[in-house]
Amino acid sequence: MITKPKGTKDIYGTEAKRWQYVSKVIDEVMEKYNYNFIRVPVFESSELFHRGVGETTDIVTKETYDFTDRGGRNMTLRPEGTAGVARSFIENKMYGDNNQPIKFYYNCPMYRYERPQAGRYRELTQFGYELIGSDDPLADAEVISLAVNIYKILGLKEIKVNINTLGDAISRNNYREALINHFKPYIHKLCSDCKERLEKNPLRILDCKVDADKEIMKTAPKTIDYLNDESKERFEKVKEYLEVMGIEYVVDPSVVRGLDYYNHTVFEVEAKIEGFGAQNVIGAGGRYNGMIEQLGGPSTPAIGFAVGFDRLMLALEYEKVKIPVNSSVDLFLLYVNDDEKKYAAYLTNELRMNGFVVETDYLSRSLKAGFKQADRLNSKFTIVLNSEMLENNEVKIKNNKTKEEEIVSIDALIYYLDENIIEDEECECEDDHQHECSCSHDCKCHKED
RNA sequence: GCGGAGUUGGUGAAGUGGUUAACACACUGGUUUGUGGCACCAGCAUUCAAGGGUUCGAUUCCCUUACUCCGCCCCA
Repeated sequence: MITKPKGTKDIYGTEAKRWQYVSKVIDEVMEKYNYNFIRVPVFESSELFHRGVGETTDIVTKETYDFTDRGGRNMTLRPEGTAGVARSFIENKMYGDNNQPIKFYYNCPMYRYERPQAGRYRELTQFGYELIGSDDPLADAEVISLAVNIYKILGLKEIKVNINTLGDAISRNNYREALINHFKPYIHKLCSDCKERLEKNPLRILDCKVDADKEIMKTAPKTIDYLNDESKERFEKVKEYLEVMGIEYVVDPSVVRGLDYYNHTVFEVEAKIEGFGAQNVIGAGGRYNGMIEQLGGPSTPAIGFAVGFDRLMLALEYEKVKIPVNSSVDLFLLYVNDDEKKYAAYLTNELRMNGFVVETDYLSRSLKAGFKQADRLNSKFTIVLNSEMLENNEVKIKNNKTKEEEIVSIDALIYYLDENIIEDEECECEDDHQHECSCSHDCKCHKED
């Protein structure tokens, strides 16, 4: 048997419906915030990610899917979204557009060669957005608030937003130096991971779980002390705007983000759900003012955010957030003999072209099995075609909810369906339901009212 | 890249070094029911992730590989 590659996932059935729903909500919210959809290539020149994401990040050094194409070009499947968008911004000379800043969003698969675990795949989907061309703290606040609002709109409650600032490039560098100087004399006391981090990514030492309680950690220099006045002031402004918008956040100096390109504001969103896996950061972002210049474009400030879509879905599931998944057909057509089957083919096509969701039996099943199938599909109406009645231009149509049957003229069938199809009232209520349901169904939650 | 636990049919699963791999659900057909939803009858894994080894004999023991899950690193 051929199996799916390690770390990939088939999404179908109810799960696919949930994905489509969440994607749709995202599209709607992004439209309100005036972000435009952008689609960039799945593979790009390897150089883009090396220069854009950073030579020192693990994502680029050992987690990319690299290949040489038949023309001998070095290609990489994108491990994240920002670099591609930045490249597109430069290549299409969007800095010349008279409509600044440029706001984009994407919702696409990314590829990272990692060991899979809960909420982590080799093919992962990220939804993200970028605001390019503004260095105003208001832009930072918008990007953060948008993140919070999307989770809120989707119904996710147990999240925590951590924000921090790395300051400008100079502040960041000074801080990095200070950290190295602080930890270097004590290197022998650090765990083996931290020893490596000291060289590669000293900011990450602060995040270490093993060394967290050690004295050197507590005395480590703080970002805030290495910020120049401008950077400090900037961060204060961001916080002010967030407060005005009523966005809750926590300032957490250990939020440093691994990607090389970040500066100033960085933030992440954590799922705080009981029992959620180790991969609990469901979204992260920050400002990357230097990246576009580094990729050969004009110096352009930018900020963005990315959501791990798979993890987001996992969080929604853990929090038992209700997602409407309506999957019912309007009409199921059954038949017994070949003439009726032929007529079913005709009628199915005709009604579909008139906008109805129509199904019929493709397996020449018994009537009994046909009814069962109609039931399974949650069909609102069922018709058993009958040759004799067809000669009189009539069908008997059964309303599967009321169990009542009526004889209807075929010419009037469309009108009949239009009049009698009541839009989906399927109740999603479960036992733990708290009377928040707006459905008109007479289900448990209303009976108690 | 490192560590741990798994992998039996469409699904949930029981099980054993020895000729027909339990049970349930689902599914298919039939009887009956005014055309399904109930009941009853029948069918439904030559096969236990793949390959190799030990053995007279392995789904059961050993090894390898693949995949899944849970952690670490890293990260969304």
